[in-house]
Amino acid sequence: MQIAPPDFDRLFGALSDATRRDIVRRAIDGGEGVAELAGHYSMSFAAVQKHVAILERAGLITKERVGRRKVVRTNLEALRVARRLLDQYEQLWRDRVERMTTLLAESGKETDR
Amino acid sequence: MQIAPPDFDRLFGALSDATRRDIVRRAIDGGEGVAELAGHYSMSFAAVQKHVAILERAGLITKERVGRRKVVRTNLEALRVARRLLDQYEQLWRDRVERMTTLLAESGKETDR
DNA sequence: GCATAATACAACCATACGGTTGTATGAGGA
DNA sequence: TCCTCATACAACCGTATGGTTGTATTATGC
Repeated sequence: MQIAPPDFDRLFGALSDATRRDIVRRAIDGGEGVAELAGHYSMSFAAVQKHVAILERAGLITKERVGRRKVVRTNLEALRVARRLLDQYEQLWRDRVERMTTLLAESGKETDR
Repeated sequence: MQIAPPDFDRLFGALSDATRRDIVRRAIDGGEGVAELAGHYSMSFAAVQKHVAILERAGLITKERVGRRKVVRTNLEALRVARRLLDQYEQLWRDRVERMTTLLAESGKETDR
């Protein structure tokens, strides 16, 4: 079986809402069910449920049945996947700076002739 | 004057589209104007222009007039702002692991009594 | 100075998103 | 058992988003 490639649209899309980022932060410690999470926000339970579903589809959280609740827990690996993409961009930036530095050094040699 | 706090909604929202992420990647090297960028995609010039505008509002790119074109360049700092937030989440995760480890050690001591 | 290349903006359309209320499902506890 | 707490799902509404075409602005190159 193939592992699914990361869906960056869903990943960053899920992170583009303040409520969802707050849920991600809270769910790092885990232990709270959907209803408990909903208690922190001034919106309906169903709205929070939708946010949780979006985070789940993006792979950013998982739900685990505990008693009659479903405990929400952040998935560290998804956060890392997002971070790695940003790291790649920064690496491209460094590569570019290096190439420019090399070019400058080369042209320096030329002027030495 | 205060510097504006990062708008993570706009930041991650801008990154949630594949075309925009590709523009960010291409604009790291810079040198291309909006029209040149548009040439890479199978959508209208105006659509690409809108994507560029969204990236600009999010602070992810800047435009600089060069000749009769406006050259698009990625803003490294905005990428770092996004990455730092993800880093913070990972740090919270490590803090939690550490707290749990400490707790386990404490309870270990208790069982020693 | 003028034609035009490059960008910007406006209006419009279809669909997605964030929110609501209401109803259905489903597992636990008394 | 069966009541009920916790979650899930459906339908709906207003607005934002991603795309289109068309028109306006603007600075530069000739």
